[in-house]
Amino acid sequence: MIRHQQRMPTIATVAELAGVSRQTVSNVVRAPHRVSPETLQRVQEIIRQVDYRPNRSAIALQARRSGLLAYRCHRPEETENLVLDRFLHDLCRAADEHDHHITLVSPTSTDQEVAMYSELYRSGRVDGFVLSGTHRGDQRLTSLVAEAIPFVSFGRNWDNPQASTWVDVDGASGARQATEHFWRSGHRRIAFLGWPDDGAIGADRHRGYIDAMTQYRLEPIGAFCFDRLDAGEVSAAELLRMPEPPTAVVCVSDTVALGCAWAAQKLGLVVGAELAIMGFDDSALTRIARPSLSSVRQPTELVAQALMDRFIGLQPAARPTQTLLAPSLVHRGSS
Amino acid sequence: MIRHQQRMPTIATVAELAGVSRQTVSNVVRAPHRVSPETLQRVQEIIRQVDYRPNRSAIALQARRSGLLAYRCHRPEETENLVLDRFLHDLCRAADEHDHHITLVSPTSTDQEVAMYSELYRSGRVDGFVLSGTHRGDQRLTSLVAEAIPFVSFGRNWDNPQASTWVDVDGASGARQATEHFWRSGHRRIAFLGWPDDGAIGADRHRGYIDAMTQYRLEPIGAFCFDRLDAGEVSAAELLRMPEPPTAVVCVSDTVALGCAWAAQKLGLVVGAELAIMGFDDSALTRIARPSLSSVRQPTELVAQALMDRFIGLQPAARPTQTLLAPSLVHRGSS
DNA sequence: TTCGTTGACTTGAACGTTCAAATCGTACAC
DNA sequence: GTGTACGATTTGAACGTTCAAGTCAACGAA
Repeated sequence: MIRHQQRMPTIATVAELAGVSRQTVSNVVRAPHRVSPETLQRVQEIIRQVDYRPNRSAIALQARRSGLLAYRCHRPEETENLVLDRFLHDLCRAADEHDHHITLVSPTSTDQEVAMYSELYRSGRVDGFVLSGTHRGDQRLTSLVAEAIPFVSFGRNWDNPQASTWVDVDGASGARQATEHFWRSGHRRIAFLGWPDDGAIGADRHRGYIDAMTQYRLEPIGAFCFDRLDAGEVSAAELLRMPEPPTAVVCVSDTVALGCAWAAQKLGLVVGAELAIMGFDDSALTRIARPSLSSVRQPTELVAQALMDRFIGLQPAARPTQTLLAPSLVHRGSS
Repeated sequence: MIRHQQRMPTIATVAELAGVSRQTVSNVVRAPHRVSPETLQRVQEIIRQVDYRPNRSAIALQARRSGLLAYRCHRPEETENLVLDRFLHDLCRAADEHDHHITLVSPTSTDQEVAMYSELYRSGRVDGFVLSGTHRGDQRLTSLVAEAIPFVSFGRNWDNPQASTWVDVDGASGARQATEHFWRSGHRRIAFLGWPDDGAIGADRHRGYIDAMTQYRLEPIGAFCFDRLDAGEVSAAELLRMPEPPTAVVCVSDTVALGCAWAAQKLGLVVGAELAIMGFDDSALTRIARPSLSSVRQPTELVAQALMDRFIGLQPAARPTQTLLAPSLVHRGSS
């Protein structure tokens, strides 16, 4: 337990070896223009020789900034984490580019969650938080705003959009694009397989579908179920057994889309040729289906980059910013 | 960018309010037994009032220990991460219990990886590393050992087991248990669907199967393919088209197991009743199959806890420790 | 000459903690 | 009464960095 890091060269080591002061070494690293060319070169050579790296804890202490953002580690059972896996990876990369790092936290309950965040922030362990999977009535958003703890979220602040800084993907646009694509491919009976109205993500995607159908003066056909394979299969079967069944289905998630594909196959329909299916999220599930599922892809990389930019730019006094990014279609066998 | 954490109460604030010295406040927090009961209570009351939290950066600086471990964030495309998702979550929890945190890194290449680790360690940003997915000829293990950078790995050090501290799951035991289970259920033609010999994980699991078959004086039946659904399906089809096809298949992964289930269904076999299948890893894939797949479950929670214990106990001079944990069978519809 | 300006560099203090040593009673044994 | 041992508390220094305010010499303008 009483294990100490091996003694590393410090700024003082370098200063002594180079025959200059600590501050000059600091300048060589952080503001080279302030140092004369000869000194610069000499000090840089020493730095290279002893392989000096500025100590992050010391910097953090002095700057009152740790360079760390916390992100909640999702339980693998949660279905939502299919997109979030990719997002987490992109977030790491984006953090890297700003010389920041992501640390994980895994609160056991929602009550505990905000308390844990407060503790992490107040102890200076992290500079703030990246939330994801926001929803209506999300306690985390209100609490963090109230405690003036810096954070950004992947997912809008549904209850009070202006109150916090977020980046989200325009689900309505995704569903609209999918519907338009089917329309242009000649489909005229296009259905939507969605979630029960949640006033949030599901409703948003549904709205995009409705908008497009209205524009094309087509009759909406819808079925709604929870985000599970079997539920998707059952609901899709209902749609497909209608007197005039749809020839294309826009799905609210890859999960229900895969369920839909199963239902079609059970009814003897050839997915892709006889029934077109569009999933949502472009998760790993798309490759499990056969044929592979077309899907609406969320630009998680852009989301992550935007979130990091926004976080770095956060000012206590400034007004929060909101950003909506457009998703894009990924075409595969099912459409 | 020039954003500073809000001014928090420090140990000096508390000391002044309580009319004691800094050190006494420190003792109240970290070694209450050294403080008289009256002082203890008085100081604790002040701490509560101003909601004081010791600053982690200052502690890290003074202790030369950050309380941070780095773990590599896997790309979601990598198939291995099916188990590792769960592992990461368990690792966070285990770290929490030791008052540590996990921070993520996402190196772009293997060369860069060790350089990045060295940088992170030398700058004091992290105390060490948790590796996973070790393999034969793993550069990371040799480099980190050579540079005396503290780390533990989920996955043995295949090239030089004694050289580093690791925790691994006994894959041979898992395959043996699966085979034994089938034998006791009355199966006598039991096949193994594995990976091409890698001299590591795949070979280990295969060995367990061979051991059990030898013990029961049964003839081994094997097919080998890469860890992809389609590859698994093709290889499984070969097995099932043999003159005397197996009635049970032990699979090296859930991925090939799912492929195997597809092959069986294509041949009109009822999975579970006519063909028993055992997957490996108990990943999310098991629930996508129908019937759901039985699988060998790796005790990732124990692995994570053991790794944290080992890491905390690491001593520069001490001999590395090795730990092998037994997996267990999770029975579902396919067996 | 004198004075201000500039560039290169140094110095002391601060960030918030803990360690190691010192202080000061107070109690106990002899 | 003296020595000593102990418990409670304080003090100064250190961890490794950066900030703010210096020093010092060289230069050019008046």
